[in-house]
Amino acid sequence: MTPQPARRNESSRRAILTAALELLTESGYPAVTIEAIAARAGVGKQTIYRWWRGKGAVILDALADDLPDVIELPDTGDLRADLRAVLRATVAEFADPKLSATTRAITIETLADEELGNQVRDRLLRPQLTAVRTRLESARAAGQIRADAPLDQVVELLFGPLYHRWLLRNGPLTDTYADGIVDLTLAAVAPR
Amino acid sequence: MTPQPARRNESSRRAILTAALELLTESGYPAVTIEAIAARAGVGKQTIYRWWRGKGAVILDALADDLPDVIELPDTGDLRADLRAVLRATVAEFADPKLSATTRAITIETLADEELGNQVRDRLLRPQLTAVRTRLESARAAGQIRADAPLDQVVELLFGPLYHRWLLRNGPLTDTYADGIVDLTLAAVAPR
Amino acid sequence: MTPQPARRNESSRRAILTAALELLTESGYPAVTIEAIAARAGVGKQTIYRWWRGKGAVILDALADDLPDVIELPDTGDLRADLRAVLRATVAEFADPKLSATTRAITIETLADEELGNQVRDRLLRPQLTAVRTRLESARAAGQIRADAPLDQVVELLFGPLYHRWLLRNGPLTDTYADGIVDLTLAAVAPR
Amino acid sequence: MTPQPARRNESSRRAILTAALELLTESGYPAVTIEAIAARAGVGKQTIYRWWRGKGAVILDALADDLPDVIELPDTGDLRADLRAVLRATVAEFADPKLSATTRAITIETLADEELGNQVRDRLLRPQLTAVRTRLESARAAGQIRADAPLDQVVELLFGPLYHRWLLRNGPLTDTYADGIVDLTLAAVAPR
DNA sequence: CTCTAAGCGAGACGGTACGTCCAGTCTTCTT
DNA sequence: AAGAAGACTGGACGTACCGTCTCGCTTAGAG
Repeated sequence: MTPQPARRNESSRRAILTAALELLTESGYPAVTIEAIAARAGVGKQTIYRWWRGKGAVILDALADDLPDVIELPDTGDLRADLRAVLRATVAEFADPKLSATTRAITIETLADEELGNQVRDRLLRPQLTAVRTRLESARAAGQIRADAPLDQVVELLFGPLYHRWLLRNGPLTDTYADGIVDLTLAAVAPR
Repeated sequence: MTPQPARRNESSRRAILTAALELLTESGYPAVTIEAIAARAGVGKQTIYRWWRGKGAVILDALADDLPDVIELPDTGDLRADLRAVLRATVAEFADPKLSATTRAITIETLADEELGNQVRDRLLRPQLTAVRTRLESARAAGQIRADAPLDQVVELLFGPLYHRWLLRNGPLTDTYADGIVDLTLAAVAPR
Repeated sequence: MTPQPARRNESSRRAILTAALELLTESGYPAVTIEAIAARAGVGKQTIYRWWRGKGAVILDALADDLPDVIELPDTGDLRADLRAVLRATVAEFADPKLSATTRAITIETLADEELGNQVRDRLLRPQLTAVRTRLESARAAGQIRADAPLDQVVELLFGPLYHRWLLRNGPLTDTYADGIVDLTLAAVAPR
Repeated sequence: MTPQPARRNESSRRAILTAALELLTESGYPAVTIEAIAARAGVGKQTIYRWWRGKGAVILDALADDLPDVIELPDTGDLRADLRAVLRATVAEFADPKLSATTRAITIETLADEELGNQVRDRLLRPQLTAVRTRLESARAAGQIRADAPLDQVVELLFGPLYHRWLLRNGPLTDTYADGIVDLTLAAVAPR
């Protein structure tokens, strides 16, 4: 009944994930159908349905597959520089058409499927957010930010505006903008 | 060829918008199809395609239809209290299942259709953001915030975290959280 | 809900029936799938399912479509000659690869679907059987066969062996064979 | 490459044949799939494909398995009575839902696969037909039927109408009908 | 009396067709 | 002319089986 992972064909799995990403970046979200993935991967549709709940899950796996397990943020001692680096990298991701397309796709799927949304959050985003939080903790320990700063909220203060601007196309997403957000955030948590 | 708005049947228009919203809140996003809208509204499909580009546009119109043209923010003189009121209202929207469902739906459509995204931003969200910006300007004039604060970014500092948390289901969306964001933001732009 | 025949597209209907027969004779029974019919006819699958219960019904209609409404048997006065002509024609049908293929196909469908079987019997075969019965009645009136001959059984005595031999591939189906069956049958009902 | 019959697992063979028949009588022809047979028999699909060409061959074997090797017709000296007994038995088979279901199934397979058809004819039907022919020969020797009667055709004159009526659902299949066919046939071959 | 090659249960695999659902277009008849 | 109704082509959906293929396990007979 339930498939046995031991028997799973690894090359089919890779082909499916690759096909999904290629379709997404080459032809756009509407072209990403289970049928198209199966055809491009040279795989039966059933093989997809056997291992994934739907195309959202496939895309998630495709993204998660080439992601490092642990994200380590640089800690140069210069908090402002480190955060700028992180946010500029995020801005770059949003600016890259391919990465932006995948993000858009996974966000659509996320919105339509709560369970998938939770997995996306936990497997794709949480590591990044946690890494930033860790960096903030070390800064707090170094007295560079207020001792009572609510670090989770601070993390969202950093990323929230970027996502907001990306989601709403509410202005250009540039390094300057990223720097500005870092500056505002650091001002918000500067030691008294 | 191009339809003549003068001949448009107002009651059909209303029925379509109502049907779209009802389907959305009663049966969820996947149930909102052009066919279902037409059937529930007692309308031919062509009547929908004649006046809208697709279901995204219908949903947008449905939402825009019961929105005030101009949003006026309270200006009690107490900036913190005014902003808290705004953000708490936003949190309440996200918490309400019906409103959240429509927001989710329009966001999906937005992500899949850039042109629609721009209209959503301009017609649904910009007024709100502009109103907050206006309030911030009056606060700046009153010397309650730094003269050089980049107000657009500040607005996004306020709303970004809320959207981020909603989008990512990254924690509870409560009044306390809204208040915390307001406090952080005000700290970021406090006069030196 | 139920489709309105008045709106039916006649050219699609014809294209579907033609495609079904062509596929059958060109590529054989296993090639006759709803998908193949739709593709060859340049028609959506739904259009087939809207008007027919399945491929059996399509094939039946295809066959029935180019069938005369009433079958008139020659009545030369020479019963033996007339019956030989009918049975030789039937043998010829079974010998013709195309006609045999369609007969085989409709028989398969018939066996798998009782309701369809009844329609095949009533629309395709009964007219033929009735015509032969009518000819027998005139022969009886002319005193050429026994007055108490059970005509329905006599009809089956004529056709049964042919179908039997075709179904079971139990020997060659030739004019000689047809003639032999006629002779035996006439001997069975010869006036005393 | 070619399987070695010596190593064949007899209990699997029996389980497969039994499963096929049970599925046929319990759930009808469409339920008889290789997968279903394998599942019910507790057997791998490969084991079926190793020993049979397809489900038609399985059903044939299932039927042939509980059939006597040689069929001996009673020869009471009373030809009419003996033939009536045979045809009444055949009618009874067609009337029995289970037997009729298997006959229907094997007929479908037969129509779709010529090679199988030949085997069905030779292994299932020929013995029966031959037995009747033998009985007719003894009757001919006894002078009960015409010396020049074409016995093969006479056999088909007996069985053909029954099969015809069964295949076409062209009237009730009763003992009376069987008797009528016997009478007609005997009249056809009565000594002059 | 072991070893080895076969048969075996299980079930994943690449495919094909199924019958359903919607999209977006087209047609007909009504208001 | 716009609208209600709905048939049309097209295409993706998720499911069911096909026939082939591997995977370990069991088992019989050749060494």
